[in-house]
This record gives sequence, C-alpha cells and structure tokens, in this order.
Amino acid sequence: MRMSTLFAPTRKEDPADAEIASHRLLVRAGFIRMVARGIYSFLPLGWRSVRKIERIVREEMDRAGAQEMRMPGVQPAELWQESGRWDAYGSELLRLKDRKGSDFALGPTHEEVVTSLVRDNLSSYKQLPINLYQIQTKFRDEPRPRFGLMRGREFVMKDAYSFDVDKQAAHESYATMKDAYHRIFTRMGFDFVAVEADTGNIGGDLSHEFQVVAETGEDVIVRCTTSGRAWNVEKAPISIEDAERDPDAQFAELEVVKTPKTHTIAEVSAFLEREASSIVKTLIYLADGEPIAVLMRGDHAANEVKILAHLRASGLDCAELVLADDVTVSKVTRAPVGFAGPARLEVPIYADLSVRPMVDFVTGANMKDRHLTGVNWGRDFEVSSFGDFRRAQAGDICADTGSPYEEFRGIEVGHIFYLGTKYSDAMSAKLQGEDGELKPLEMGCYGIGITRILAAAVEQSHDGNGIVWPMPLAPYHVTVLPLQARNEEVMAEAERIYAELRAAGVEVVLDDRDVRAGGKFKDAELIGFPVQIAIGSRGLAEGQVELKQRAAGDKVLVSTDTVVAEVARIVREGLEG
RNA sequence: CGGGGUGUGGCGCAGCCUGGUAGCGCGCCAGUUUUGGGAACUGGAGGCCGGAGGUUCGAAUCCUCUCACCCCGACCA
Repeated sequence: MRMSTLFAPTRKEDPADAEIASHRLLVRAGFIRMVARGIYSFLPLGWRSVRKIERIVREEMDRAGAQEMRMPGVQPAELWQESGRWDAYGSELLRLKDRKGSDFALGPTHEEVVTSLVRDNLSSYKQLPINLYQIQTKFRDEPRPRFGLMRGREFVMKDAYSFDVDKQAAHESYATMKDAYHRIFTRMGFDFVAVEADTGNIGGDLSHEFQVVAETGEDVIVRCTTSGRAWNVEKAPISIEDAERDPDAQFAELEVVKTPKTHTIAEVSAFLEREASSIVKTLIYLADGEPIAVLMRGDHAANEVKILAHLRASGLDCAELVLADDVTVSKVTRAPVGFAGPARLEVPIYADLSVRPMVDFVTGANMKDRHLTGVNWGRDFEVSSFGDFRRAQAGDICADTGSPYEEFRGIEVGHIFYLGTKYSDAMSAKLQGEDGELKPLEMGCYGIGITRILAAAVEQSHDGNGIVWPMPLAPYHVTVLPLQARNEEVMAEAERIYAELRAAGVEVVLDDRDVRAGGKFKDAELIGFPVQIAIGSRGLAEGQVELKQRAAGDKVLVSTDTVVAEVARIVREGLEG
C-alpha cells in the first residue's frame, strides 16, 4: 500500500472529546471516526487490525472444535418473550417495529436465536456436544457510552454457545473454551488475567472474565497475593471477623455536631478528625421499590450481590435491589443526600458485621449539615439483622489462603459463562438422552469483545508519540520512508525495498508522499508500524538504510543488501510471538 | 436518569459579559524558496456562528424552547 493513496486521515491535535489514550490515538492515527454517540466507522487501518483480531479468534475457536455460523442482527420479539427477556432486559435492548407494526429488537446477544435453532434441529444426544459461534455486530443501548470503542453502543463481538447432554459434559466444554481464550489473548500479546466473576443477569453459576490489565479499565479486580487467583470484587471471598461488642462497653452521650457541607465519608472524616473506620455510613436502597437502610463501616464498600442474598435468606422475596435516588433518600431521611443516619429512621436497617463491635461511632443526623457522635446500635436504633455485605478491596484477607488481596483495574475483553439450563428450560429445548428421557440442554456461552480489544491493545501499548502495535495486531508490519521524495535514487531504493518486502509476504506501506521527513516520521510513530525503514540520501551514499523497531525505539544502520531479509525475519519472529 | 459544561470553515480555539457586516492557529489550493524529526514567505478557497422562535433599527452576542456532544454521578450519603 502507498501512503499517498491510503485513506488514513491523521491529525496533529487531540480530538476535543477523547479522554483516554486509546480513544485519542485511534482517532488521531486515522483508525476510527465517530458517527453517532457510541457508534463508530472503522477506517482502512482500523478495519485491518479488527480483521487480524478476528482471524486469531477464528483460528483458536476452530481449533477448539467450534463451528462458525451467522445469526441475524434483527430479531423478532417473540423469541425474547419466550425467554422472558423482552421484559427483563430493560432499555439497553433497542426495540423497533417493522412496517406491519410487529416488534423486533436489535440483537445485543444471541442466546434466544441459537437456542431455538438447536432446539428445532437437533433431536438426539448423539449429536452432541456442539459449539456454534459467530463474529457479528451487536447493539446495546448503553446508558452512558464513553471512552471511544471501550464502551460503545454498536460493537463487534464473537459469541459462542455450547450445548451438552449433562452438566459434566458442559463443564468440559467450558474448560475447552477457557483454554482457547488463554491462547487467544496470549497470541495477542496481552497482559491479562482470568477472573472469577459473578454471573449477573445472564444466569448460571460458573463464570470467568478475561481482563486486560490497564489503569484506565472500568472493572476492579482483586488478586490473592499468594495463590494468584483473581476475582471480580463482588465475587471475591473475604475472611470476615464476626466479633461481638464488648458487653461492658460504656456508651458516650449522643451528640449532634455541625458538619457543614460534608457529604462524603472523606469530608466528614477530615472535618471531625475521626478515622473513616469510626464512621458508619447509611446507604438507602430500594428493595423492589421499598426503602431499606444498609449500614457499612466508613472505610468499606457495599456488595449488592451479598446484600440481596442476605435479604432473600431473611425471607424477603426481593427481585431487584438498587441504590435509592436522591429524591427517595431525602424523603426517607428527611435531609439532603449526605446526612443519612440510622437513628429515628423508619425503614428496616441491615448492618454489616463489621458494625457490630463498634461503639460510639459517627453517623449522619438526618438533618442538613449535622452528624451524630456517640452513636450505638441497640440504644439509638435497632438493627433488623447483621450480615456480611462487604465488597472486597485491597488489603482484605483472602478467605482461601489468609493472604491479603492486591487490587488493580482491568478491561474486560472476554467473558465465559456456564449457563446450565436457564434458556433451554425457558424455551423448552430438550433432547432425548441415552435412557430415552427428554432432558433440557446444558448450555454455555462465551463472548469476546472484538472491537474493544482494539482499544485495549492501544491502552496497554502506546507512548507519547502514538500507538505501539504488537506485530500480530498491527494493520501493517512495516513502513518504508524515503526521506527525500524528490531524490530519484532514494525513491528508487525505496521502491525496490517495498517491492521485495511485499514479495516476501510482509505487509508494508510505502510513504511515497511528497512531504518532509519530519512529517513521515511523525505519522509513522503515530500509526505505530512495528518496523520503520528510513531511506535517506546520506545513508544511501554509504549503502545503508536506517532500521527502527517501534517498541524498542533504537535505530540501527543496515546494509541495503540485507535489510529485506533482516526485516522479514523481525516480522516473522514478531508474528510467532 | 441527576448535576455540570460545550456547540463559531475539515480539526483545535478566540469573540458572547458590554448587540453594530466573523477572527486566530493547524489543515487545504497555487506559486517561490526549502528538504533527516510536523519549513518560510506570498496569494487564495472555505463558515445560513447546532436548530426554531422571540426582543431589537440591527443578534454569534440578549431571552425562550429544542437538538447534539463531552465530563461527573447513578456502591455518594
């Protein structure tokens, strides 16, 4: 490819709306352009990298025995009504009507379509196991798309679905996919972790997220410092002290203190000069619309999955638990947000176990700009029940090993689930087993965010000058830069090297534009070609060209006779990892 | 959905408070000189100032409505 014809509109300046490196650089280097909120076009360079990502995914999925197919982007409402998700999925499901007024959805995922397909076309356990996958555009109407490709509304995803006779076989399919995912992300050169995760609303009871380690990641992960096992913070088992309060404790007087404009724990802690761990925060939740209060120690965070489980175990049949909005908080506490406290609160109060041993703590006073000190449960308010509601964080103790957790952020690029029979039950997808009985299919589903990987790769590998592509994902492996476009010898040598590299199977861009050397260098760095060959009249007089690898950054002079073989070798080694 | 902000040539911005015929940098076109890390000069092209309505002799500027985009929050209390 010649740079003079390549459609790669690069920019000197950062786009005004981009915050993180991947978004900024993918726009600046001419890989993507936004069309609408959370919706992007992929320009030639961007699309080439996307196709390389797809290819690696395809090769490893095929190797793992999965079969590629293709399902529609537009799906009839009936299928979603059958699984119950037409109502359950919420407003992320973009709904539309056809000319007859029938309801459709833009597919955010394909469990319904694939389950009905398999149900209608397989009849015996002898046809199992089967794993079907596709690489396709999905649409999820995200409440807040952001960070370019990281959280878009339209995105490309690889989704696979496994079907097995029983749970054991399904677990084997799951393990096969887990291995395939490890190979895929290793081949892409990622620093990643497989994280044990909560299954959320997808169902099932076994799930791993594949997280690329990155400071700008949206997910928080904890990892045990001895076993190396990693968990999503909502799932991580922490060792909890279940301590009683000292029965002889003397309680201080309850006191109202002025705390102007201190809305957060950090502000209250600083203002009153008390440790965050001596403050109790009062979270107002809506359990199926009914307000409840949850008390947490000031330095802890709440885990809604645990709270929900506790409510159910206490006999409260609660389907949905959400943090209350500001209006509800004001109504329940009779005070603005930031001053909620348990005393004289007329809703059920649930408290984390770490609150039980606390004496004379600080809480909000349910009055604007006021907190209470010397607060004690039992005397100043009653607790409905205590439970473990804590979300894991750095420094917490791993329940498995007794070692502390470390915390880091990640970009979720893959997620695998063992689904069980959730969809096959709902959609009565059954097969005859060996014993002649009809049994629901055991399912698993396995996603990879193809376009998000493009952003994750840039996030993990860039510098002040631009993108630093790993060889397997680079849109082109090499760029050839004739530094004086009007010098015939320089151009002739550039053309020769360009042609020979292409003949050697190297993907190469010749920067044949009549621009100054500086411009070519800047664009080459920005786009992130792994290898640069700079050809100038000075070096050529000595029979030499300059070879630079983007990642290492150092330049070496190489003879014009050996440069093609040398570069071909670098590219080959880069592709092999 | 709540809070904040921004919409002015392709891109990044100033002008708005205090109304009076639209400006800067980059990019683009032509020419001259340049030519190993985003050149200099000269001359050009390109904008219904997001949209609608209003106030006014006169609106990018003031008022109302609306649309779009960005940031923060939606485990903050």
